[in-house]
Amino acid sequence: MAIRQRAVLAEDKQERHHAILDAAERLLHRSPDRVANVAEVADEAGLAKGTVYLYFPSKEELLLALHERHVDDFFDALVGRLALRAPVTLDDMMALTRTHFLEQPTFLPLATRCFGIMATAVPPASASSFHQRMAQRLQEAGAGLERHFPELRPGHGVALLRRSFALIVGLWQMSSAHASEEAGPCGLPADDFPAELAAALRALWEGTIGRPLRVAAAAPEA
Amino acid sequence: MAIRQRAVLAEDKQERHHAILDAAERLLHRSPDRVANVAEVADEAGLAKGTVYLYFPSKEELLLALHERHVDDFFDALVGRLALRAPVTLDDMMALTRTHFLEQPTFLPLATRCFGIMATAVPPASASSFHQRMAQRLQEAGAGLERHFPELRPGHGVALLRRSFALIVGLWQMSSAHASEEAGPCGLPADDFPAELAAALRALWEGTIGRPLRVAAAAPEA
Amino acid sequence: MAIRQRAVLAEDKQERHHAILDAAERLLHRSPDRVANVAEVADEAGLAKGTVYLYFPSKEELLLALHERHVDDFFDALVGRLALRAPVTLDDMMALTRTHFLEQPTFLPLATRCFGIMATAVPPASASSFHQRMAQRLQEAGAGLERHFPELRPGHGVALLRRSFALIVGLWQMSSAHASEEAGPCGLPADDFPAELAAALRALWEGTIGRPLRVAAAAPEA
Amino acid sequence: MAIRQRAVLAEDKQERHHAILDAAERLLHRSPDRVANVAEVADEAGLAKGTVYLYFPSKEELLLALHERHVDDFFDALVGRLALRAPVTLDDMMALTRTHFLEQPTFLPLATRCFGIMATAVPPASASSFHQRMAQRLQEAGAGLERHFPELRPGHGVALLRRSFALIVGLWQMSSAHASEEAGPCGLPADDFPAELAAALRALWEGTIGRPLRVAAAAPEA
DNA sequence: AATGAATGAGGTTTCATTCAT
DNA sequence: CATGAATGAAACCTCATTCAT
Repeated sequence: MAIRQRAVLAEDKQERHHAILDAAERLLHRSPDRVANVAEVADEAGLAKGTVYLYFPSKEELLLALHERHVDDFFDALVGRLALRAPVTLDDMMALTRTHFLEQPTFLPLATRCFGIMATAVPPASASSFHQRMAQRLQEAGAGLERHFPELRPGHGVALLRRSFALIVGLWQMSSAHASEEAGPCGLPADDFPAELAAALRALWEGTIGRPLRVAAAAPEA
Repeated sequence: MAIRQRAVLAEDKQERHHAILDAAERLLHRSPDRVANVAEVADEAGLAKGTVYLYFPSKEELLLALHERHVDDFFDALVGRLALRAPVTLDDMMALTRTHFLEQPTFLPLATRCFGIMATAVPPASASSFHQRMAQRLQEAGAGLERHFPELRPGHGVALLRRSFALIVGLWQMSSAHASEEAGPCGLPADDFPAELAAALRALWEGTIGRPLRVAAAAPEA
Repeated sequence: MAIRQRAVLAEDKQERHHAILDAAERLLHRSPDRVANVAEVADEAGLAKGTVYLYFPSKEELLLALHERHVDDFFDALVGRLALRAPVTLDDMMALTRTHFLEQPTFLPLATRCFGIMATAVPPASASSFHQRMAQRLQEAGAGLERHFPELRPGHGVALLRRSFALIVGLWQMSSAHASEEAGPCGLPADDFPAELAAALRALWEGTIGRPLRVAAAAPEA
Repeated sequence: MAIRQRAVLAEDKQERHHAILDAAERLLHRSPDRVANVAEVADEAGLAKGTVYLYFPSKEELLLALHERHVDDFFDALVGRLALRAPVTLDDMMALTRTHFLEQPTFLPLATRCFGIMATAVPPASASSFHQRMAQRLQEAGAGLERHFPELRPGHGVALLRRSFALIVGLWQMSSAHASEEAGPCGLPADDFPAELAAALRALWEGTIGRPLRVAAAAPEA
């Protein structure tokens, strides 16, 4: 009911691919704790339901692709930052975390959803190739991290990133589980999730690297 | 197709309550990445579908009750251990983790599922009371932890437990996401999840407590 | 959970019969467009669900019994009035109508419901005996009516009552169908149902009796 | 198990719309005191259950649409007759009544059912728009009636139609309530419902219009 | 390539009634 | 007589996916 233009060139196809993901993103953004159905995604993209299936083999793979785009964005930024000469601080990491996880209200809900998907709803081949790509990016970033933190022995950069991600996801889930309540008195201050996350990450990083890491405000050091 | 034995006394009812949860547990155990429907649970419990609704107001609340039982078991063990005079080591914690999280293959799948439930499918009142109970147990355990680790300032015991749980859940999700694959090449050695988990928890704890913690094997101490 | 006293004497049983009907009446009164389920009725009566079935063979027969009580009350009043020497006016009839149909918010909803029941949900024997009793009362009242209105030929008293009842029920259903709307613009002034009913009944009666009937206020006439 | 023919054009869709209503009509015809479930309707229409929901938002709205079709047919005939120059007699009205209410054994059961629906099971918006359409048709017919019966003051045409409909519905319900019995001894001769209806309507009309109306058989008269 | 009509499996919940206690 | 636990048939609606056009 909208585009009604055929994507003949490979380029056009890529573009339509993106358009569908964009639509899904917008819907997720609009209501993060609901998963839109295919009809809504198609509608939002200005396409027909069937068309979505020309570009994605299933709804789950669509979600996975969107998730991958999120992760890619994050890795792009992370690797970009690690490539700079300026020493990386924990605060740099926190800033990246904030930008890509907290301020993107779609990242964590989708990631959570995707964790549940992979095991069952996605054909092993797809899951595997997704993981391979992720592993590659993780390696790259992990290596970069090791360059900035000499205390990290080989392989520990990757591990640290992995654990950080796990911690972020886990804490988010615990806090989001009762975001609807006013007070969230169950020990997890839902309203102060960012602060809690920062503290938790700091502990993890200091415990991994083995020494205190400079605090943001105290940056000037001396 | 039934037990045909009536739960008349309150005691019997408790028992049947348990029996239904047991049935759900068995089904979850049998296929951890699938959520059984109420008919299956009833069948497994040797009851009629309607009977399940006599004991639980909805499917989601049933799942939540099962999750709470898991968590309660864990807290019982944790608090029990913390009540002993013998100093708690990280290895004690790891042992508990192993017993309750890793060797109970239903804990983490269900926990993951429950995080997604609370926000939408459970009436706020139920969610709230659940959280309150959890918070209480968490407080108790957190306080116990602080007695064993004097470095932990007030409130940090709770925080450490929370972060540990988040880390466990997060790592599990990342590793389970490709448990079906043979190799799990995405950077998270699925097959060696326990070791990875131990290392991650150690880092988190050392970073939080601020000093190295004795290793299991190195027990001789001096 | 309440009465817990056995009805041994026939008298007691009658009483309990009444108690159940009273409970149903109260519930219907409380929410006239809902039909309570048996559990609610039992609860309201302070009895157990099973006990209700000792007194009524089915839910539908319970409703029918309640309806019959309503109708009986009406006939009692009607026959009582017709037995007086003072000439019956249309206004007398309207007063009875008001008292028993309009001011008893349970009469018409239940009557409507019962019309739908008889054909299917009630065993023919029950339906038949109910109808016989109703017919008898109707005859009695019809005869009384004929005494007051000599224009009514034999049998026309009954017919007039029947038609009146039909008109009342029909109009009520049409007006109640959109009682929820503010304005009810569909030609049936929902808010002025009593006035509409009075006018309709007057027309029916005058058409049946064949002459204008005195109006309330203008009663003295001369 | 399907028609497997797609309704692509708007015209086709209208047709399928009709086909579903037809199927519901047939089922209602077959057993007028039962309300078919959606699966049956779909089956009867040669469609899948889901397809029905493509054309009607809910079961209740489907029933309402069917009812509206009945009413529309009646109004079409009525307005058509009123538009003719030839004076309308009560017998004309009775003929219409017979054709549309009595000989259509689905009209009255469905109407009865719909009265109960509107208040609760249909979204207010739908109910409201339905009523508006009905009101419009009623106005039109009422005005036509007033042209034929000069005794009817403005607004009384609508009122007469409304009361007639109420009387028809009410009498039908009272007589149908024991249609299953052989004799129907409760004062309402079920077997002679048409005659009773005719007499009742005559009374209502004469009482409303204020003068005797010619009788069918006596037509020659002069 | 694009469409969107059609499918139909799948799941939750209600509640009248029975019957063991 | 009284209880209320257990039953299980109904019924609704959603939505991922297919495929005729």
